[in-house]
Amino acid sequence: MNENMELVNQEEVLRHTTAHIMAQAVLRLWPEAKIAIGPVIKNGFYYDFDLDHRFTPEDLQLIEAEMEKIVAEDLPIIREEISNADAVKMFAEQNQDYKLELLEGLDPEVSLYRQGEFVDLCRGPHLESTSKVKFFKLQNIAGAYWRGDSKRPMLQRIYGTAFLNGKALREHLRMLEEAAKRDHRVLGRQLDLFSLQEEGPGFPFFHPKGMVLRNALEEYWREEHRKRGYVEVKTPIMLHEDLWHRSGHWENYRDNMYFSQIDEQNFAIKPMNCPGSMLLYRRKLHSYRDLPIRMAELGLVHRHELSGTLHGLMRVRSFTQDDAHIFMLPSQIQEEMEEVIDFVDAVYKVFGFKYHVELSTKPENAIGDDAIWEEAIEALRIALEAKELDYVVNEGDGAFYGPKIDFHLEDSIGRTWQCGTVQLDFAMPERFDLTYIDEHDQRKRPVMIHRVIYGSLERFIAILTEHFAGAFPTWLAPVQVQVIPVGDGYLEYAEEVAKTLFDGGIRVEVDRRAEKMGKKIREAQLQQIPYMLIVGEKEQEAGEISVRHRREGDLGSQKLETFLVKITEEIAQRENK
RNA sequence: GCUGACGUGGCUCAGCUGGUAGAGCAGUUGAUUCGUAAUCAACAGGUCGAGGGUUCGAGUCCCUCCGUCAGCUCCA
Repeated sequence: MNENMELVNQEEVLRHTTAHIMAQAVLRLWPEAKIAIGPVIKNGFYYDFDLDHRFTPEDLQLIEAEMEKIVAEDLPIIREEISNADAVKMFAEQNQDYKLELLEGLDPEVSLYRQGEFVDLCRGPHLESTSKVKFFKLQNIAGAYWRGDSKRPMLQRIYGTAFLNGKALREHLRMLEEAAKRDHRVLGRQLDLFSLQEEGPGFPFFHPKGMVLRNALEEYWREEHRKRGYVEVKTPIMLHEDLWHRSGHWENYRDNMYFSQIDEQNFAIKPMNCPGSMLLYRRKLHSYRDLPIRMAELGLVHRHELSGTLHGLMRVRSFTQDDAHIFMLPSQIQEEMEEVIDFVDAVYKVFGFKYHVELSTKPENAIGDDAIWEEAIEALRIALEAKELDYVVNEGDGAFYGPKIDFHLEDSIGRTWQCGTVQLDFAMPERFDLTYIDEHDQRKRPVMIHRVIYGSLERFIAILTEHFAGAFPTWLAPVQVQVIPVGDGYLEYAEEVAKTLFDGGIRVEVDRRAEKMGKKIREAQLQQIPYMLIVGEKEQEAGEISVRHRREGDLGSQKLETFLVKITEEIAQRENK
């Protein structure tokens, strides 16, 4: 075990002990509280309570103060091993019903940890005394279902964190502030990219600047797909309900779908693009020579998500998937899978994302028989191993029609997001009776891959916004160059400069306001515009421009043509700076 | 959907125990013509999320609904 791992473990033990101290403090303040579970999570811990009193933010301070007292009391933390039956007796006396329920699932021998008057059922380990806990903070209160089951009672959960030293705690809190500053909902408003209106909860509006960004992403996407042998299609947003019965969506996905009636016929708004693509494939007979067919679609889908889960552009009710369906011969599975994996890798690199991979297997509501699922999962394994990718397995987490590989990318402040997914599907071709004619003139069943790389344009834009903290690379920036005349006298020259750049394909604007240069620079900086071109008397006479970069600052003056060549190259290469 | 909190001009926020809305920024107009992150002044802008109710009187109290936020569950 290396030093770093030990540190992580020490931190986990510390946090677990802090969770106990918090539960002890809550019980001192509200003796009637029932305690549920209090595990360590990433960056902290929580403890769940069942209590009629509703915790308020002020209560957190009360609890923290009580925790400080417990720390000052320097209570030794003692491990005890007793029989499950004795534990049941003890917790029954304390009316700790949740502990009793937990005991039902545990061994005949269980361990307890005791500190002063407080005792908790716990595997441990813990620190040796409450005084060892020095740097902690309670963070927020939220509801959480007992055992994560929405049919069980909702408890009150208090989240907190603890660190081995004060510096690490402060650093962590600073990191949270940094994440809040990058929040795409805040930046989306400040940079005028998109908005959500009361009239359309979960249905985002894209503003002109947001559309520039979105179109740049689509343009890049089309370019890459063309290179890799994809064709592009567009299938309707609304299709007859019968189609969704056939695809299995009605059975498995109905709760998330929107329905409508036209001419007394039932229609559904698509929650996924695949059935539309299936119809396109079926339009004509296919020879084995035609395969693989790589059919891509920027498909607008609508899903009825629970209102409480909506979150800016990250979680919406209508979004565009950068979808593709690859119809292929069974013998082409591995090669196609590997190509898709390479494709995802290439795209994420352009944005500077690291990522990791997860493999999800057969879920409860799966269609298709076990043998087919085994075969599909095995095919994904082989492809991952051929690419020498490490992966985690999520049992039972696949789509209802097939297993999947998910790509979780890591942003600039270490958070991970699931974006790309690749799903192998034997079921849908069966349901739609897809065929191709093989070399012996026999009808055969093709196999299909569903995949997305961005995931959805909306979520990807949200992630990019937070990843770059609004400072998009020049190729994505809504405004690439802001021309700033020092005074009105140089407006004409500024316009000339802008025209040259505009004609060169650059997204350029002139700040024509009668404001001081300092203010114009400040505002261009706040808008995260990559380049500011300052023009005044000197520049006009020399036929030059002064270049200021949003991060590098004043770069001095140069010929406009020189600048145009450089920025054009930066954009063409999609440089990430 | 569930638990809790919140909802005041475009944005950020004041408005004590109910007496009939206020600031800064943004905007508009005018003055200023200025060298690398905020010039000055004036003006304009709000049926206080929506609908009911209590009251002589509601932004302030009560109810219902909508939306937002922190989570839970779910997910591109």
